[in-house]
Amino acid sequence: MLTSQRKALILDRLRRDGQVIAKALADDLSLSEDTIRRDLREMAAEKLLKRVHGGALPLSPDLPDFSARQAVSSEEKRRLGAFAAGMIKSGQTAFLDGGTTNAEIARRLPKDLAVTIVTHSPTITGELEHHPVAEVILIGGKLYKHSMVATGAAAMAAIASIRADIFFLGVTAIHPAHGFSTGDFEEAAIKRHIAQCSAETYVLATAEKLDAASPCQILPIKGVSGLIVPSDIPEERLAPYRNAGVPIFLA
Amino acid sequence: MLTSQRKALILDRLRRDGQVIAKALADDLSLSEDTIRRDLREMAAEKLLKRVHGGALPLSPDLPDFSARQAVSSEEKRRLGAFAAGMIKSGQTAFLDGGTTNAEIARRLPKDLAVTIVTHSPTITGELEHHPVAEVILIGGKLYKHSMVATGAAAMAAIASIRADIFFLGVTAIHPAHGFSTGDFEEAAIKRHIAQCSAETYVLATAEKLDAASPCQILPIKGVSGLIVPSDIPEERLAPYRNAGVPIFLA
DNA sequence: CATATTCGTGCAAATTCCTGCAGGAAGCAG
DNA sequence: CTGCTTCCTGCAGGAATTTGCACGAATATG
Repeated sequence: MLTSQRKALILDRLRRDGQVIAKALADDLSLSEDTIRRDLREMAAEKLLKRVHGGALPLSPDLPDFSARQAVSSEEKRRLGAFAAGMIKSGQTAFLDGGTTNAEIARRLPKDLAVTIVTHSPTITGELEHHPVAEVILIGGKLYKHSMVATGAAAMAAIASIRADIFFLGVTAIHPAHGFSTGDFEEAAIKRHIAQCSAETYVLATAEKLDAASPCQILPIKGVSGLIVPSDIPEERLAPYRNAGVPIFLA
Repeated sequence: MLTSQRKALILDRLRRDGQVIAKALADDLSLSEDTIRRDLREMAAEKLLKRVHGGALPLSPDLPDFSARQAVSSEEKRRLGAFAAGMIKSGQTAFLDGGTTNAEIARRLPKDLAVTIVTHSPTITGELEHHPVAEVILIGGKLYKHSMVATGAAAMAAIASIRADIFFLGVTAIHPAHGFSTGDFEEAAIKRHIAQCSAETYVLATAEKLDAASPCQILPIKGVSGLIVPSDIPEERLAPYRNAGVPIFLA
């Protein structure tokens, strides 16, 4: 990765998140923290950002409350996203479902990872616009505006021509008995189809989705390869899922 | 391989990938890095690209800064967008090409207009996310990151199944003799294909696009149904286009 | 105050860049 | 055909840049 690209990326992330953390940046870019710190120092000298202990902040904090809220509110999802991104190996093909949690995977995708990302969500493609090496395949179809994903026969056909190594499924509810579910029948069918076309399927779930059910089941609990949850969920809430036979990963 | 071919290829790859790495280029073309570097040096002198340590970048990398892009679009593009949006009748199917000007059409689309919007640009779909009644069809395919549109065989096939009443074509340059052109061969082919699948094709053009030419022609001047330009362009600049036989609309 | 990060600097290794030069191919005049 | 010029290409080697590591200083946290 080129130095100037790296600096542009830092600025980009600064605008988006309202902050950058040196260590996280080094992890994502697979570089030493020293290099990142050097960049931050130089950019601070160019008046492009403000250097602070641990990272950097935008020079003119536009809407400081907004960026602060952004920074704290999605901490849980960010951890899930980073964990999931780490599961994707170089050269693989990953299918990303729509939703804010999966958008976080796209954001946390290491910038030097040469992978193929398939998605039926235009929102996800936006997150990958500035990824230096990832190839992005967009599945087309009739757009469901509510969740901003392509659906319908055209989408089903396009998905059938894809064979993904790993699929990150987005759901609205998870229940030990009722499995993974969502609110729309058509969407559930699409998601099920994607899972069938993928070697492995994983679900990212924040705490509030557990022990809930939505009208349309996508898959039973045992129908996925694993469930990824925040590490601070108490073990007793996870027990029913472990008993149902799904591997659980703590992020 | 001829030097000029090589340089054209470098520009092409720059447009496609948003970056060029000297070493990788030398490997791919089986040439010494010195030769590549010499090319890059010369092209930088010709203001065709920006030289950076390790390779080169496009001269004006797409400004991810939303406010900056918004500022560029400004008054002129808004007028064009509103005029074009007014040409779409209730019940019709309109195909919107990518680009900031066409995004303006999507933004200006009357909220009570029940139409079907087809596009291969995920950016455009984002503009339509909150439209109450418009049905949105997304064309999928391999994503070209620099212009954020779906391309390739899958996109071509999906387009072939669509029959649009009106197509708003985005171009980078317009010339009386060389017609409508853009910088990428693949993109030009896609745009031409969409035009063939549409009953009418219109081009929105701000002043700076007139009397310029890019490498790849999409259509000749007479190949479109009309050209929509800002009303403050002097008549003498429009005369060559009128003579070429294309109807002109002032917005 | 103690501990753990984070920071800055010096330094060495690796990579990339530039300059000058030589060999070879293409074009051209004699 | 020969000799000349011109252009392109690769190579050598020295300069410049970048990167990671080590170690002591500075800063945050409890």
